[in-house]
Amino acid sequence: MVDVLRIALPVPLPQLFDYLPPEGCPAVSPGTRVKVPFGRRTQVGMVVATANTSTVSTPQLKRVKRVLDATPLLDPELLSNLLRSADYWLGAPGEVLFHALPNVLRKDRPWPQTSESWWCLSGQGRQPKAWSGRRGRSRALLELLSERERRADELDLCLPGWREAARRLRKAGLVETRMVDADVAMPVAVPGPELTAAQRTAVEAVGKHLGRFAPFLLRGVTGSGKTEVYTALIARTLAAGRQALVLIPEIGLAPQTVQRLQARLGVVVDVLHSNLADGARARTWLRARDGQARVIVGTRSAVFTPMPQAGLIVVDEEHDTSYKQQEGFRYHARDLAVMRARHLQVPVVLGTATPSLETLANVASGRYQRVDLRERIGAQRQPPRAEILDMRGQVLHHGLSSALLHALDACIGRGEQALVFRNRRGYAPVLTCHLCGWFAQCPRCEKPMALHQGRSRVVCHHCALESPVPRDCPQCGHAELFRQGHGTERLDEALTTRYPDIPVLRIDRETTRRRDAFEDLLGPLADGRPAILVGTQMLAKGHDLPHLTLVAITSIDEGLHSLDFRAGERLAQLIVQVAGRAGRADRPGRVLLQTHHPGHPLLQTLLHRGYHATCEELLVERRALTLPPFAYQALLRAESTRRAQVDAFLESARLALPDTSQLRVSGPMPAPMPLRAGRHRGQLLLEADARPTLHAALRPWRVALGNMPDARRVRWSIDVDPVDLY
DNA sequence: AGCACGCCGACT
DNA sequence: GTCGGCGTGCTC
Repeated sequence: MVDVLRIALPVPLPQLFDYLPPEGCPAVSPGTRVKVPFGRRTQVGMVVATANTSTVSTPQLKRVKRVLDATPLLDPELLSNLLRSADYWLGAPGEVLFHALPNVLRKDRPWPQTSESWWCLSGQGRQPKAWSGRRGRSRALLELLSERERRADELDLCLPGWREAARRLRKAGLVETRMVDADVAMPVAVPGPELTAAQRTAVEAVGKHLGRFAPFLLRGVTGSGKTEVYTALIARTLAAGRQALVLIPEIGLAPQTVQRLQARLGVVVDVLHSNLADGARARTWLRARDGQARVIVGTRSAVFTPMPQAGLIVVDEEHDTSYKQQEGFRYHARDLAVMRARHLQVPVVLGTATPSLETLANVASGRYQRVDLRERIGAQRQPPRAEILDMRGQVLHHGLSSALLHALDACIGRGEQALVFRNRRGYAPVLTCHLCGWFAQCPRCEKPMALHQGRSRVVCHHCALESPVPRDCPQCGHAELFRQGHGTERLDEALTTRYPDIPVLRIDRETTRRRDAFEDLLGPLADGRPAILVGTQMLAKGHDLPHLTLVAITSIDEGLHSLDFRAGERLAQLIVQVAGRAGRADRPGRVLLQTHHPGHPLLQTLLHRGYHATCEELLVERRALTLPPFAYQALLRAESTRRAQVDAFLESARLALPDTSQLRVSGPMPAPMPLRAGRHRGQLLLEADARPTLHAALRPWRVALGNMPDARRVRWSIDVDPVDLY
């Protein structure tokens, strides 16, 4: 006999709340949403468990008002893994559960329809004379629909602003909608290329584990055809009547991945990412929940997709740090994916050319199996040659050495395409006065503001504060300010001047702000005619740039001397990933690295012995210094407009820690950026040699922190397994 | 988080 | 004289 329901509510509190079951309905299954009185208001809650007794005295117990779902919204696997991850990353259970739900389902609203509306001509609309007088978008819409009926998202793409026209035409009775399950219009599968021997081996290795938990690292250099392996595995999964989930690092890569999978598999591939409209997101989530969606591709938060018939999980580019949520509930989607795969009893494939050290350590310990796709496909696809360009004592032109420029000249001269990588946006990172030393500084971060020439603004890259560019030095009145350093905008300008006859394309946050800008911008590259790409990080992610034969990284020195212990790993990944953009077609690629430290051991190892050897050295180093993955970390961060409040809180937090030698505590100390957007920031780092030790200390600590008076005066959060210390 | 209660400064 | 600032307590 059930006496109480244990319910999670969307509040940042670590506990659950006990309620009496609703009148005349004693059993409500876990995973069901309910409406409950909470304090002076009413809230939607999630039933997490049933219990015979409550620790709360009976008179205080309130009763559930209403049950919102006829069947549980969250199945037992998803529910328990969400609670497990709340425990692991120290999220409040209610916040974690509701974070996993699409927005629409967090509130007391009817479920959205899982079928989609298709627009088509009505009987009347098919009469030619009914079209008379219809012009502009209305006319265009009628024409589109006379070819065939179309889905709303399709119309969004081919006729922006169509909805107003559709409304008018529907009112006039010329068009109508009908609800259709999306599977109706199945694309036809197009057979892919024959798999290579290595690909077949990989598919076999993973494929024979379908139906049980088995984690894999699929190591494949760029161009080795990881996607073909995923596709073959997904095809097997579908054939077995199961669902597949594919996680990708960013939305920009979604269209490409979805297109390929859809064409090859002949099924509708559903997409989930944070830019989706609420309705569409909820619809896809529910379609996955009731098994209609068979293949789901999505970014980080797609790891919360229900998978009643799960068969396979793929995490593409597993090393990518965007899988770690950096605010609120700070989970790691890759780790959560592995957790889910274990309980769903399915294989999970972590694919990348540059595995994280964490994953490599899991391979070394035998927890993960490694499958290699060593070779590049195609007869002449040699790996790119990487060379160091020693910048010491060189005359630089806009930060580019003569050797680099000569290589560019030669590349363009041969009629080929080049990529110049520069990890700084804007025109110049610093705007300074050569006479008195004044420089444009962000008042809220106390860091230099970057000059953005095109926008005539100086911009803080830490908090986005902007101001106009002063004409003269505000301090001494000197009539000329010095633009120090080189950003992508300046390189763009310099290269455009040097190569006036070929397109120079800049790819960074500024130029790709618009949705789909990426594809448009890269358009001129498609025909393979000479062109130069200038850009930031964004270019390191798997976009297909088949005609590049030269990649130049203008400076890698920041990565060689950073205080962050992960900087070496990041730099190696960046170099390999950016280099991977080169030479994918029939010409060998060339990679140039400008540095003032050509003898640096990391570089030497990377260039002569490769990524794997570099990681082995980094792992030896990490082990010697007892750093992750050989130690387990948690970081308490705090920020406030008043520094004293941060210090007071972190000091109390330190005192609230158990006094055990198994826990290493550093701090309180200032954060690497001690001031950001006007807020003072500090942190406290905890380390232990074993995960259970760390978590045993963290759980009661988190509760204690929540009850500390000092905690109310700061914004604080605990980051378990932080990926960067900022 | 959200909401109430409660006690001290500048305004119709 | 009140409106409202944010400190503190509480939510089954």
